[in-house]
Amino acid sequence: MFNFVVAIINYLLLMDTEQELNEKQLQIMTKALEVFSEKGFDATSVRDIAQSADVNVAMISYYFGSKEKLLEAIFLNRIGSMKARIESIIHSRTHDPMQKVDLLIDNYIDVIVENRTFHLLMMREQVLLKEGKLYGYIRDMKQQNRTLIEVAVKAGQKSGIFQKNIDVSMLAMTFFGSINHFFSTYRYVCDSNTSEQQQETDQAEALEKLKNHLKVMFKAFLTYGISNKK
Amino acid sequence: MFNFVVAIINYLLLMDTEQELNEKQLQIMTKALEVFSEKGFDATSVRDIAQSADVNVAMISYYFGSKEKLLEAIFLNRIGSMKARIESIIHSRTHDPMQKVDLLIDNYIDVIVENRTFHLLMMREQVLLKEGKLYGYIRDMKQQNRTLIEVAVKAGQKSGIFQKNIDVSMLAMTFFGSINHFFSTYRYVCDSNTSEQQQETDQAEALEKLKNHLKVMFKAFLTYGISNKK
DNA sequence: GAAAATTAATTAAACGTTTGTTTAATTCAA
DNA sequence: TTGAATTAAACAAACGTTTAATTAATTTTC
Repeated sequence: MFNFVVAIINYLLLMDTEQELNEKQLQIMTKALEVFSEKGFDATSVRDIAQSADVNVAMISYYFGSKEKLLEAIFLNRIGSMKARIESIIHSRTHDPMQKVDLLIDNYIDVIVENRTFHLLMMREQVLLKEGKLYGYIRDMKQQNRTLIEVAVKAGQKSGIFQKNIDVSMLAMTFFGSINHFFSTYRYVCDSNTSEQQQETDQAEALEKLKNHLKVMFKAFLTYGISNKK
Repeated sequence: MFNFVVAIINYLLLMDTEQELNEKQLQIMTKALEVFSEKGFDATSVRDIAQSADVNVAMISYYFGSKEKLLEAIFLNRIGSMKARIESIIHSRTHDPMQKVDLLIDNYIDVIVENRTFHLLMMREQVLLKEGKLYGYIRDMKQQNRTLIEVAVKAGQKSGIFQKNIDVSMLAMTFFGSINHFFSTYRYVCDSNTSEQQQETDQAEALEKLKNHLKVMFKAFLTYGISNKK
């Protein structure tokens, strides 16, 4: 009887924490993420996933319970690693506030590039979510993102080179809005007739342009009126 | 025989131009747009639409041919009126470039507010589209949006109060990215516990903050380095 | 360490719903 | 009386999930 209770408690504790995932599970999650981000969650059937991951349809219910819970597992897995990466950006010690802005922009964009398919899926699904686990995950991440901007702004204000009157939430809106917009509409601006190789270099170039633009723009805004007062 | 050919030509011409829509068709389109933007296109069934619009399911196929073509009809209808509104912003004669920036920001955001549900739907679906009519519609609109930014920037550069080194496509990325991000994630930041009335005033306040922030930020960026050179 | 027993992984088939669309009959308006 | 509008019912296909049987892997027993 005692063992039974312990088993239940362990199960409940395990539910929302990192689960040990075997190779097959990871294979399904990886391929499912690919298809989800390409076709959208609702337009993707479990048979699409099964075919893409080269497993039997029943394996999805067997391992994850349902298509919905598979999505949750993917989110838990990916959002976890993304949050850890962003956490390290927040705590990176840089004494020069200007340098901190550069570092923040470069590193955040790199994180998105590394998690591109997941980022696309998240961008798409967040618009629909009203409640549930996924809503909570995304809300948490947005809060973390806000902190990312906040620490950089406060550091610059403390050393007197950034102006005092900064609306952090609006600055975050501009920062994440610009980046999300870039990644979700890039294919509308690029030339799809060129070779795959050319497209890659074009995109690397565009990424550099984006990074540089954000740096210049934010520095202009953050220091607006400061140099004139001297 | 001749009449037959004329009929076909008329039909083909009518396909991509403004169609005369009766009341029932408009009713279906309006309600369908509501449900699409709330649940997403793929997650919405034709029976959902029929129930919401208070018509028989068969009416959707009868009037529009298919669920897909209903979406196309909605896009053709809404994107048309939105493009016309944006066109008028582009051609609005304002001699002061600074004033032009203010006008552009205020008016564009107002257009989105007026077409909020459609804007949400478009934001969501654009991520998935690779080809087809809708892809073309959105691509056209994005081109128009770019022009919106371009004319304002060039006007300011001509009168010498904006700096010469401006990347229009990146500025557009920041502008539309910020606004889209605001409208697609606003509910993540607002307090859902307050009354509906309170939420409306909160949102009006947030909209003013957004407008003001964009004005200040863009002016800082556009005039960056100009005042120092004097 | 081989055989037996137990658990886990995998499968094809079937389940009951729901999907978008069509049909054929009926009502309505001109 | 003709053509358009509207309906309930039916359609096949696709959906997510479950079942029951089989294979593979692991653990227990001797």
